[in-house]
Amino acid sequence: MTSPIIQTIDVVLLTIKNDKLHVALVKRETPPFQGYDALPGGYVHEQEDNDCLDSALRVLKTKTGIRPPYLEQLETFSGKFRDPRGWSVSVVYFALVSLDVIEAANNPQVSLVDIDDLKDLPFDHLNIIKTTVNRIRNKAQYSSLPCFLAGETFTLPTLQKIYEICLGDTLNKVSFRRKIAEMDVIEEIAGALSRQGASRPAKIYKLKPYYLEKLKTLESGL
Amino acid sequence: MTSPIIQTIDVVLLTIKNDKLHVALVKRETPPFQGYDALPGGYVHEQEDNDCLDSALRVLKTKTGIRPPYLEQLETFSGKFRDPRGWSVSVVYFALVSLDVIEAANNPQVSLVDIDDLKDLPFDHLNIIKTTVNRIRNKAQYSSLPCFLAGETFTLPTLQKIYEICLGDTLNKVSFRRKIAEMDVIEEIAGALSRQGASRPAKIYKLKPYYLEKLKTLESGL
DNA sequence: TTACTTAGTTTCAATTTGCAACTATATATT
DNA sequence: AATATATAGTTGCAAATTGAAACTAAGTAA
Repeated sequence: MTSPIIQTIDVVLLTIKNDKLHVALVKRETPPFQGYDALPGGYVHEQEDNDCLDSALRVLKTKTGIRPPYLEQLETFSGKFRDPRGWSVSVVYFALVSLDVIEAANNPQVSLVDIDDLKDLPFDHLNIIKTTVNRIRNKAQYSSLPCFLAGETFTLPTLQKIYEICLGDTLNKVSFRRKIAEMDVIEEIAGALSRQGASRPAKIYKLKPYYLEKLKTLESGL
Repeated sequence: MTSPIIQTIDVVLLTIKNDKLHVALVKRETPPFQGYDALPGGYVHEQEDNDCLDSALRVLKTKTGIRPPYLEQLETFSGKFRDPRGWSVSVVYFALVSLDVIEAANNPQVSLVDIDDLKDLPFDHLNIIKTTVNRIRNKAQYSSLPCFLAGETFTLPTLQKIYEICLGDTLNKVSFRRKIAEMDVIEEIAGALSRQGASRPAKIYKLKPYYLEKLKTLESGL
């Protein structure tokens, strides 16, 4: 009999820091790659978990202390060579949260790395992260996905900036607002204003409760 | 020690027959659900397969005799309850082929079922097929995916019909042709004409070799 | 040679998008 | 108190895209 296939899950947790996408890495406490930073991941626990989504939520909670409102399956990475222990299958999920969710968890094991500054990572984690960024860039074109990177409340200029960071390009202000209005996923918080510097304050919005953990897509995009 | 997780792959092979999407099912030769029609699937073979994509190609070849030019990972379905044998993970792929590829394989174990006539299926296969159809409907809006359902050569009216079947809606002839031209994935076969009934024959096209197994996407869609 | 049917193109109106300039509203400065 | 200035948000319009209808083209059948 051959050794069984290694069945794991990994989570790509992304946030925006200093106007750039960052990924959350955790220091590995066990071999292989002990001591190295890698994606939070772990084994499926047949007893505790009803499915791999459960596993992903459990592992993310355990390793980072975070319970993300939005978690989506990315893809499954498998093969003979991606894990030195042998033939492995990793079902990968990705989550988007605002920076303050990560800071609130305040876990010293967690480090945030700019996705453009990633060095070599254990396993195929670099490839997994790049696949995730591509997926996000793609979905940012026609969905409310980037909204999950905003905090509980936000202004339209802030949200536009978040979309621009995801897309890697600037957007037209009028078109952006038309599309966000068309998506109909946010609502104004009456009376609330942002009052930043010495300029006109922006209105403050929040996600409509229904869309706090759901995606909305557009017919045409952007 | 707990029983190991069951690691399988399944393939959703779709084609168009009588102007409707059909899925290829094969009769199961072993328990569970022996004798029932289900998606072609099987175990990952650690020795033969370098990754799950290999497993999918091998299983599809073994069970249907088909080697599809286009195969894409759909999603992974997992959990305690989807397989009566226990906690299982199935990495699911989908493939699109023209009807004559299936007919050429001529395998009596394979049956083609209209996706709107599906009865209850073993495991969560009904759900898997519905997820696939949604994915295809989605990708048909902005990519060359439906082209893989056409045979080696085809006319533009035929290709439009294929897109309409995928999308479940009619398309504007002029817009469709503009978009296909913009995608730049097909080329005319000089001089070849379709000559069907008593009417003007249509020009015949084929996929550009580069796109025989690759997807092309549009910025805006349709 | 005329009718018929489907292929493919042209034209133009309707819709959508994107830029630039405008107005609005706060703080900071004089 | 008046004015400057910075960013928020809106308006108007030109450019680009899309979609419907009408047209021309090219074959077979009568």
